[in-house]
Amino acid sequence: MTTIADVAKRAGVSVATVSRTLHHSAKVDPRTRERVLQAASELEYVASPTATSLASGRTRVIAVVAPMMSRWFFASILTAIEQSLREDDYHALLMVLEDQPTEGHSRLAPEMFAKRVDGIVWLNVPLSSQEEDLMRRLALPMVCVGAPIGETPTVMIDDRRAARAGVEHLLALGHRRIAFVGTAVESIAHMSTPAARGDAFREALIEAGLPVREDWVLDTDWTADAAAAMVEPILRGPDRPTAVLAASDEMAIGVVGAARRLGLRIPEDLSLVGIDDHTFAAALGLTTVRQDVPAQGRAATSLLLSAIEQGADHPPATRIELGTELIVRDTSAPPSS
Amino acid sequence: MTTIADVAKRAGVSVATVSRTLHHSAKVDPRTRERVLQAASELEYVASPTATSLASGRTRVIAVVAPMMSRWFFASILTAIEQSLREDDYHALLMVLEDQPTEGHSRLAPEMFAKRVDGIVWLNVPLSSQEEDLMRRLALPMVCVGAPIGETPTVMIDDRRAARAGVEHLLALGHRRIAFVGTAVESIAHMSTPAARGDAFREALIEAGLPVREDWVLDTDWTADAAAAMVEPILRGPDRPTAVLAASDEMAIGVVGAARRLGLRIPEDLSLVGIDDHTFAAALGLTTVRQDVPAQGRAATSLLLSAIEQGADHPPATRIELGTELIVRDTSAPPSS
DNA sequence: CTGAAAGCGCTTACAG
DNA sequence: CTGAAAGCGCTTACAG
Repeated sequence: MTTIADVAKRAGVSVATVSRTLHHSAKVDPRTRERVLQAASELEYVASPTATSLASGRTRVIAVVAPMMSRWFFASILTAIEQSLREDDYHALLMVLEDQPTEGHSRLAPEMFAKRVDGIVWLNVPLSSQEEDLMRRLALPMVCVGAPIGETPTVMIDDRRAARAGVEHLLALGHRRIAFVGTAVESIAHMSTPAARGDAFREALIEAGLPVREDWVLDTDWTADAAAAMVEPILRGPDRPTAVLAASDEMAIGVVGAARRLGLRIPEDLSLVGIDDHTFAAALGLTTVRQDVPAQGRAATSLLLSAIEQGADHPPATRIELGTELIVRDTSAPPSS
Repeated sequence: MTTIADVAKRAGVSVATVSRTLHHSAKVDPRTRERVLQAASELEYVASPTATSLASGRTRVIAVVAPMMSRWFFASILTAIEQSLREDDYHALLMVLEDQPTEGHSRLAPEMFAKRVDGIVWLNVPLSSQEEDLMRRLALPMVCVGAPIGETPTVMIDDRRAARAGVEHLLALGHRRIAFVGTAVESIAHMSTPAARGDAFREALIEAGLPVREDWVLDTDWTADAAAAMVEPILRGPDRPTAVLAASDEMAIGVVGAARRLGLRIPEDLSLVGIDDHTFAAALGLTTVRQDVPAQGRAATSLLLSAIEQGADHPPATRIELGTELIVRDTSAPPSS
């Protein structure tokens, strides 16, 4: 393994000079510089990140904490975050926390983060109160995506507006019997997104002078399977909604499946609107409320990196909200009279 | 930041003793041990991974290289890999290489891996020849998943058998006019999976005494959108296939979309079989050939970690092939006469 | 502009 | 069983 000393020897300079020319470009004689660069490239020298970290106190590694990867949102944003980190010469250390948070024991340990990463991107993973304590004691720069934790700076969409855009589209088409799939089941009740979207749904109905049938506001764990299972019963029989707003496109796909099994045609018998603009949305012709996930990823990393590089004194923006956009495709239409 | 010296002082021992009791448990007097543990816990001591790495020469970090996260297979396997690494006290450094490989310039740089990770899990990312060179010179323990690179140990399914299972199911149902979606478009031509599945498709038809219509073997980039776009033309008009085998469930979902637009009912007018058992497959009632992705992830990490821990002398298994299983749901049925 | 040296926080022979 | 010391490969004041 070639080290900085090898380069120094070959270039006939001290290791300090090698270090300087390879970094700060601080005042190095052009000819010395040339020799060092030459030697480094001949030896195919790569500095040890580990030694650099120990000496500098910076790891240039960011932890990205996600609750799962199997959901489109998380996979997409992880991609965006990893790429924008790498552009800035940082690396992404991934941690997937699939278990649910429970009071009384922590899925988190200080060793996962302490002295290992310079900062954390937190992707909508709900925390128990003791886990929140632990994270606070770590005192690492952190940014949340999707939902805030305490006072932590957060990048997110306006969940209420997104949901309202969906309902209002259905109302405008003339629907009066609308169901909502996607308030939270017990296990994910800590997450704010389901509640925000559900509340907005109810509000929009009330403002339109319509009753809110709570039996048409369906709790799920936000998977396609669960959405299908929950929605099927209320889609049976004549007293059924003419439209469904799903809080995510993945759940909307579950509704597509349920409708198919029941022989309901979309949009003739049932209108359907999702939220996300999932990769499959276009192929399936799904009307949806689009969110720009890569933009959220980029915003999160730039927020975090500037907090890291400027030190904790510059208080970073506390909240960045990105817009959403209704995309009308084939799954929404006026109710058949 | 509390260091090993702080712990040593508080416990009244040397740092060497602290190090020993915290690791090898090698011969430490029980009472000394107790004092050290006590001191460490009182101080909430966490060893610096960076210093440990520098001193030990091991980082306990594994690079996971993926071509994209937006595909179900990659998101699923990444989850499995990250979790099994963490169980063994390793960490996953993620790198997403979305660009296509091109001769003449490398997306890879030695700094991404050298002295930074102890090994690499390579997820079906095609390499240009110079990139392959670079990886070889790095001489890091490596394992491939999904498709092999040169002689690198690989965990994968038998792609030919998986595809055959799909075709043979359709043949058994009585189909004679079967199309295949999922040979490779130019940009992913380096990947072996599309070719293997396509070849197996052709073989199965030939063995059944059927002609292979090459205009029904469709190149795509393996997205739902592309599959939909490619399949639509051949689904139009009376001279159309009665069944489609898609090389992935994601492409099968694209076919569902295309069929919907054309007013074709599944399975009455068109049978459809995918490969994967994607999260959405059950909700959509998709008949598919299931692969166990978490098992592949676990196999890959255990292969890699044992190569790392036993040193390069023990040549690891060169290939692990996991089985697949046909799952019949609602999208496949005998052709309507 | 450059070098000698201390220091980052560990691990690991080497003595005892 | 335990300690003193060297060493891992860098960075960064401090002199010059």
